[in-house]
Amino acid sequence: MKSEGMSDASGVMTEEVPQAIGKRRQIRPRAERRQQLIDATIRCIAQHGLSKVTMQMVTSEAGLSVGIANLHFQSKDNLLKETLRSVAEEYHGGQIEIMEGSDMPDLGHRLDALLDFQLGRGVTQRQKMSVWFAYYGEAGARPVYQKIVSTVDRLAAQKLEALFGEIIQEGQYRGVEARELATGYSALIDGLHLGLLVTPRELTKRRARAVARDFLRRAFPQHIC
Amino acid sequence: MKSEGMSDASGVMTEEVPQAIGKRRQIRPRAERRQQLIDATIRCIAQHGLSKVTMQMVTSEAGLSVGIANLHFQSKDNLLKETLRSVAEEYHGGQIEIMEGSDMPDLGHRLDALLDFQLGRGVTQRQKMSVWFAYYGEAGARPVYQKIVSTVDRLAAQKLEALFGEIIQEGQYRGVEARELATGYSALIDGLHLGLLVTPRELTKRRARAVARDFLRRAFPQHIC
DNA sequence: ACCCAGAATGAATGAATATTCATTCTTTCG
DNA sequence: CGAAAGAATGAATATTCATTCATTCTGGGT
Repeated sequence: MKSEGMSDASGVMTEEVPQAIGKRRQIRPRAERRQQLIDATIRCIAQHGLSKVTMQMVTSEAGLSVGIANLHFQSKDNLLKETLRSVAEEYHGGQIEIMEGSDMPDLGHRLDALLDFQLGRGVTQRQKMSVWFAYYGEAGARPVYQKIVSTVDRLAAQKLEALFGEIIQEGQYRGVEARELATGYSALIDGLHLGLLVTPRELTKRRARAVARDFLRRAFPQHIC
Repeated sequence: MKSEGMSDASGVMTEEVPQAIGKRRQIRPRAERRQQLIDATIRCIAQHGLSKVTMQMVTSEAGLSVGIANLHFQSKDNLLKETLRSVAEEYHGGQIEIMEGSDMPDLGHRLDALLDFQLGRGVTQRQKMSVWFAYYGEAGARPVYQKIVSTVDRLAAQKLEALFGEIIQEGQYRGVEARELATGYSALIDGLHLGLLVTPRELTKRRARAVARDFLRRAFPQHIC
């Protein structure tokens, strides 16, 4: 369909030097281009949905040529995989840093900081949440995604359990179990993110925070509020 | 556009009677075919992921010919939309029926039944959960999906709030608010579904139930367990 | 100043895929 | 029974898209 009579084709009218407006070709190190493409991918997923993302879309969003994504990521599948890994590591990395937080000795404050991070500006941008759930949606059918998420998730879950354990000990709380509470709290946060994404009309960030704080207060009354 | 050069085309080699093995063409009413196609779509989404579903895939999963989906749903987009609507209505319909449950006068039992439904066999099949989250993932970028989910969600949320309100009154619980609790409980259930889907190794159904029950017990100690 | 490794480009390609529609088949109703 | 209504089929079409690769360009090294 395309091949038949191209003959001379292009050639003609190549004038109009292609340096439109400061568009000189730039050469940058591999790592930088990779990050640039991952960022563009995130924006595209948020705006169009994972199932509608194309290579054209991503590369032009990044202000680069079509071929470059394959140059640095070999395939679309791989670009998507690396994008998920990047988002997952950013989110869980942030959480873990706070939970380990040797700089914040007061356990109640550490809990507060965690909640702020999980329901604060950085994470609850529609962009990030969209990407997050786009991948969750495909995870059921794609073991690769499941593995990436499981790996970071497990570590964060362990840290959370440890933190809850310390708090329980410090507060001498009775009838609560760190593991159970940690699972519940994580699920609650995920569910709130979902609500913020899908029904923003019904659930504001303010209310989401209040709900999460309520959960913690009920579990650790001496440490929260 | 299509009319141009049809000339003889087809005709030739129509032998090999197409009745392979009891495959006689069946004519069924519109509604039945629609449901059949929606069911096939659900299975395809669960198995391959929303972004990989094709019309070929869906129609052959349904054991029908390619053209039929467009015949009954006009377009792929519409088929996917109707599939979401069907799943959403099934889930929320089930919930609402239980919550209204005039046949179950004891409020504690009604709560139990709700939890059983939400984390029980029917709903937590990977199939159903996959579909659920596949759509959530796209919802950020597709207002149509958001609207469908919001609509059914809002009704369920109201009923849940009303049920919690009754329970609070009956139990004379202090320092709890129906609205806040309802939001938290819904989010918790969503988050648990997510955990069951994405990290089945870490979270079993049994534990998910225990966690949800724990939440309810902490809020309504006289009504649960 | 010149070279060249390798970064970047984008036209071309081929594989997928949604959609159309002429034709075939089934059922119903007079 | 015969014919009409309309359900179902699937080959053909047109489009979209990932990927390739010949070519162009850049900047550091000599």
